[in-house]
Amino acid sequence: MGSDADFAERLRATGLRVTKPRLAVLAALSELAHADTDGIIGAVRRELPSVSHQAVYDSLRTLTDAGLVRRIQPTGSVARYESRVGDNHHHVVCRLCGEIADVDCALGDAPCLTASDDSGFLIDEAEVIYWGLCPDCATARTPTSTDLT
Amino acid sequence: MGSDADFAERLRATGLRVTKPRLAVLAALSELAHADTDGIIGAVRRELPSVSHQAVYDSLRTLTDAGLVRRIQPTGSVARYESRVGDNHHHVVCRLCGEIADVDCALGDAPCLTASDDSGFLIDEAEVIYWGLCPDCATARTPTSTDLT
DNA sequence: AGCTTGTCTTGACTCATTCAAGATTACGCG
DNA sequence: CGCGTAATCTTGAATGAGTCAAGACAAGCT
Repeated sequence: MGSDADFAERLRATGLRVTKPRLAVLAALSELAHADTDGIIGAVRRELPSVSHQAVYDSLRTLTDAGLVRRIQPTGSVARYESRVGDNHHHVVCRLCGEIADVDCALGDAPCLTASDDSGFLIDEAEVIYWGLCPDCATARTPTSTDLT
Repeated sequence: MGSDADFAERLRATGLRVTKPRLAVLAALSELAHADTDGIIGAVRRELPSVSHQAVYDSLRTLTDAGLVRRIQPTGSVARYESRVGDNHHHVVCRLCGEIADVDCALGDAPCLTASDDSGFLIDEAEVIYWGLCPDCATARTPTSTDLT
């Protein structure tokens, strides 16, 4: 799911310098989906024990600006990052445990991009966050579907 | 657009105590759309100069939990609140100035609530944020539509 | 009016994220 | 292959939204 050479190539293609922190961040993101900065720092330090948190923050910012990673930040959560970009996909967030999963858009390529009334805005992206309960939390809450009051 | 008596009624109907900070917060929100906490504190203190910021935070949390106000938090922004609730509407956010406007959903009552693959989640809400440029920023950037390269 | 419980004040604190200054490193060039 | 320069990283401090906690206060029931 991505080698270092692969990541290096992606960086060069975007005109970015190839540095160890950036490679490690890309590697971390290819393993961890929707990781927060802290988790990314942890993963990165497994390879490069001495990276500064600042380098990770910088890398994430740079990679995000370059479009190589995507930042998402559901209400009430810290920033999270994912390396799946370019396709138009959305997220489901569990209200209880915060678990996040990917969701392909139901409407094809550019879903919902047509707001009924755009107030004069030039819209270029529609970001959708679905809220609900993940399978585990849903089960924990209503063990059987029979105890609904 | 809402008197104190009106707000008090809404609070009682939800089983909440009627307090000055809460009334002031509701009043502030009926004037300011999509205000952040700081703006709300400012507005509230115009009526009640001595409210603590904590009271405002508490009120906002309580009112949000009760469903009387809605919290939104676009990536990169602090928490913002609005009193328009119950209808299913979304937001456009300007990438440059952060301006937010309301958008009615294009798809009727429960838009996009059907994800193509819900990963087993029990989805109960779809939150949509449109990203783009507000009229002002769009104009500032491409004064005439003729200088497109 | 008095009681009880929820709410507010005050003030300290957390923690994600940013800022700043100087040391290092990537990489184009000779 | 080694240099120079600008970008990047390290270190360490600062910012700021939001939270926590203890005690004072007040809303609403009786």
